[in-house]
Formats: sequence, structure tokens, C-alpha cells
Amino acid sequence: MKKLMKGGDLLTIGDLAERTGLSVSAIRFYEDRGLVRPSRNAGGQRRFLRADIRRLSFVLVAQEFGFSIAEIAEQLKRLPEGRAPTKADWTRISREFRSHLDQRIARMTALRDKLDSCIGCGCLSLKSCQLYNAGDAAANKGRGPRYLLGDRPDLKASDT
Amino acid sequence: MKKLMKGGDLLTIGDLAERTGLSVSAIRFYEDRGLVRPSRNAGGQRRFLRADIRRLSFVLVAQEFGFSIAEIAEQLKRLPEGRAPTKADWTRISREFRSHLDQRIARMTALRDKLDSCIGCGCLSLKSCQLYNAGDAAANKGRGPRYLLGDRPDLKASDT
DNA sequence: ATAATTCCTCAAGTATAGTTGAGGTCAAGG
DNA sequence: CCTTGACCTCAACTATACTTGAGGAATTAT
Repeated sequence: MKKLMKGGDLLTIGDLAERTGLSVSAIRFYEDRGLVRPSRNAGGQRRFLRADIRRLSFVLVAQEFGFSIAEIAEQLKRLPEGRAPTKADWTRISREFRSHLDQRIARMTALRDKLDSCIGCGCLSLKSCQLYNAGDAAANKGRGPRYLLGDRPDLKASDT
Repeated sequence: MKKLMKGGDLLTIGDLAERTGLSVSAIRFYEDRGLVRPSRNAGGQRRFLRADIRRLSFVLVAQEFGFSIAEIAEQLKRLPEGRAPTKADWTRISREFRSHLDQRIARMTALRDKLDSCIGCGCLSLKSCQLYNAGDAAANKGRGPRYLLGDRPDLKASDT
């Protein structure tokens, strides 16, 4: 017979894996990175709070949006350690998250619109390109180049 | 005195690096992955077409949008090999790209809106969560879990 | 002509995000 | 009790996207 989650409100790592869809190894990895902080039972096995389902759900969604583990850990530091987060806790963290989100979407959308006037027209002209210098400060956060599409304007006619 | 790009219309790897903002090593890496196919001069050094500036610019933008090198290579296969792409060539490729883009933006936006009704309210309720089962087929393309936020509904009151 | 650059290849290293396997312990069911 | 399945640690391996360095050849500047 299936185990049914022994005794109290605490979850084993297997329970949590089943509930979040994550692998057991991924959850251990996330613990290592500080995303969850399970307690241990007498035998040394991890015991998670039910609130950790929510915590990991947040991790999953945030990853979908392209946030790194480190960035997500940064966000989750705003949640309390030993107890389940309150509504106010989640509201606080979600505000921050939402603003990062909006920035990301805005940047994607802006890039798309500029692409429409460059690649979209079929020429991808760099001489008069709108994407030219589209790489502002925010763009340089990633692993990208020093200047996005920053082709210096000594191009010949054949380039445009 | 600076080199000024010798003779013909061909660029050295250094020229291309300067023009795209990429490092020389990155360009060699991209060649290895099939994103550019430079010719070689008598001495065995790479010589790039001016059109390769555009090619690599495309790579840069596509990466900004979160496409992998392999996916970008797939797109670039639609461009001609030895000659500079025509307007029609870029139009064809840009249509494909634009549709991928729109899907990505739509997915981001949808997820954000759902977050608003879950995390946004401060409770991140999973019992009645809109994000619950938000992980449709499209969501499972990434390195993610089997079911996004798929917390099965045998939760207690303390969970909501 | 010679020195300074730039370029070449190839192997190894870095960071992120995990997975896999060895060797061993813990817990639940019969 | 004792077997089976879940769990433990730790090291090593995978993939992506590059960078760094060694050892050497080609180009360019003076």
C-alpha cells in the first residue's frame, strides 16, 4: 500500500517530488542552492513543510520566465525561514517579481517591434537600423556582447 | 596605424569581432556550430563576407530572445551559403522567427496574467489556482518538470 | 628584414542546471 | 525480523555557451 505521508504535516523528499513534478535530485540541488531549507528527522532524512510545495512552484514559474537559480534565490530570501509564509509575505515578494517580469516582457516586446522594422522589412539594414543601438544598459546584463548590433557606420552600399 | 581592412570586401575575424561586439573566440565557436561559414585565404586565415555582420547580428538578437544556438542555426539554414542574402531571403527567415517570437511573448504574458491572480493576490493558492494546470503541452518543451505547479488537490486548509 | 600583431588549432577550463551511480542507511509492511 | 523501497552523501558526468592558454604560422608596420 502507498505510504500516505507519515504522521504529521511534514513531507518526505519523495512526496515533494511527486507534488511538484520535480525530480528528487533537483530538489536536493535546490536545497544546495538555498531555495529550500528542509529540517531533518532523527534518521537524517529531509522533512519539508507543505509550504515548500508553493516555494518550489514559485521556482518553477520563475524559471519559465528565464530567471536563474541565483536570481530566484535572491527573491526567496524575502520569505520567512521556518514557518509557512503569510499572505503578506507572498504579496511582498510577488510585487518585486512582477516588476522584473514586466521589464522582461517589455524588453521582449520592444525588441520584437524593432525587429519588425528591420528584419521584418526584409533588408535588416544596419545603416539606418532601429535595432542599431537598441542595446541599452539593460541589455548588457546577460552573457551577451558589449554592444548589441553595434555595427559601426562605415558600411558600403552593399551592406544595407 | 590601424589596419583598415585589406583589399577586397572580405573581413578578418578581428574585423568582424569589432563590428559585432563579439569576441574572436565566440565567432570561431559559432563557426563550429555552423552559424557562419567563412572562406579561407592562402595562409589559412578566415575571411568573412560583409553579410556575416548581419548574420551574427541576427544571432545576437535571437539569443536575447532566449533561442539556443542550435535553434538559431536551424533558422539560419534557410539563408544562402556563399552569397549575401537577398531581401527575399531575409523576409522568409524573419517570418518564421517572428512567429516563434510571438509564441514566446504570448506565453510569457499569459503566465504573468495568471500569476496576477495567484501570487498577485498574496495567497498563491494552489487549491483554486489558475496556474494549476497552466503547464500545457507547449510548456513541456523546456527543461522543466512533468507538470507545472501540478500540486494534486489533497491539500489541507493550511496549504491555501 | 625584423618585430609586433593577428591569426591558427586543439585541449582544457568556467558557469549554470541539473542527472547518474556507487556505496551505504533508514523506514514501513508482512 | 528482515526484505524492499526510499533516502543519504559525494563524486563524476551531461549539455550549453563560451573563454583561456599553449605552441606555432601568417600579416602588417617600421
